[in-house]
Amino acid sequence: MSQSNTKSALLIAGPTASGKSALALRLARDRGGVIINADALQVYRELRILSARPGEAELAEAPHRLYGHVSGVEHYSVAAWLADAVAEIEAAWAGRLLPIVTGGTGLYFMALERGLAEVPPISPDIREKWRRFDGDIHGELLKRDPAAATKLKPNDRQRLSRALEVIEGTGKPLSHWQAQAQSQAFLRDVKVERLLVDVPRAELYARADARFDQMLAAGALEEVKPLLNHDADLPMMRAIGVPELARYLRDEISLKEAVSMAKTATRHYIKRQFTWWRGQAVGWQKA
RNA sequence: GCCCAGGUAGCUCAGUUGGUAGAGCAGCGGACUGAAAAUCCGCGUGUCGGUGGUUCAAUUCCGCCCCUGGGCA
Repeated sequence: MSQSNTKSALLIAGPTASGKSALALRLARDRGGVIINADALQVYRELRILSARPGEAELAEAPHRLYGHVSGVEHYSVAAWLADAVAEIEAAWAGRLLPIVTGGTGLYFMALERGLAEVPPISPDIREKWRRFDGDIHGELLKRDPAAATKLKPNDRQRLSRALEVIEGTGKPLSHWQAQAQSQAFLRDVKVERLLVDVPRAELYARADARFDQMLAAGALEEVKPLLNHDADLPMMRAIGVPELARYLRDEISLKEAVSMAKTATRHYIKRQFTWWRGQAVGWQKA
């Protein structure tokens, strides 16, 4: 990867517990690469165990970037990740290293490859207003941005409030900003190799179950204890295992129930990842 | 051994004043552009424990049997 005038990148995606990290590590050693995280939860410092972040041994074997580099109490997002990832990829190139972007968050890969709408920053007041809006939010959007409203489901509050904050904060509908996303695609003129880690679903479920037990043994409860007083809406607080173990620690459910709920949540997540990648599979090579 | 309560979808249960049944969860499929491990949409045939009887018709009513709880001995 030291040909000076070909910028290239390796992307490794796949469901949780599929062994992406191990593959990335192997390829990083073989090809002189730097591993860049593309997982929405592994970025949070507080979640070393529950987000299955690489451990000391792995970190020592190859450079790793964007793992636990922000605090879960800060606001983080696709946009923030994209900026960080772009900086890391460029740094890798500058150092003649192959950037190996690895993770399970489909949206992050989408942003990297297809670009993200350049929506101007929206004031926190407006954001909060729509996030907390408890009336007919779909009706509100129908009045202000009918096109967006008809595309969205009436109960999809998250997307409805986003569409509302954009139209109110920028004066233009989301579709206006999205139309320009393509041209911003960072990897557009880069030679990209894409690997999709492919593990049968049943095996993945079994691995994920076993992994959660290991997380508990490794101190997952201790990891959640200091987080109990944080706002439950923070993305970090919604990481699989956190709400469930928090309920146990608050004495609302048994540990056994908490574990079972967390394992179920993991299966749901894996299922959604299958759906995502099934729809995105063109251009990705199974590994 | 006797009495009571149950046995209906993978699980927990509802229901049918007799016309072969439906919720939640699980599971499966799908969507996805600043919270994405998030958020949202769709999919319900199962000897209604077994077996006899009554009936045009039984998962439903009646008898017997089996199983599971609980109580009395």
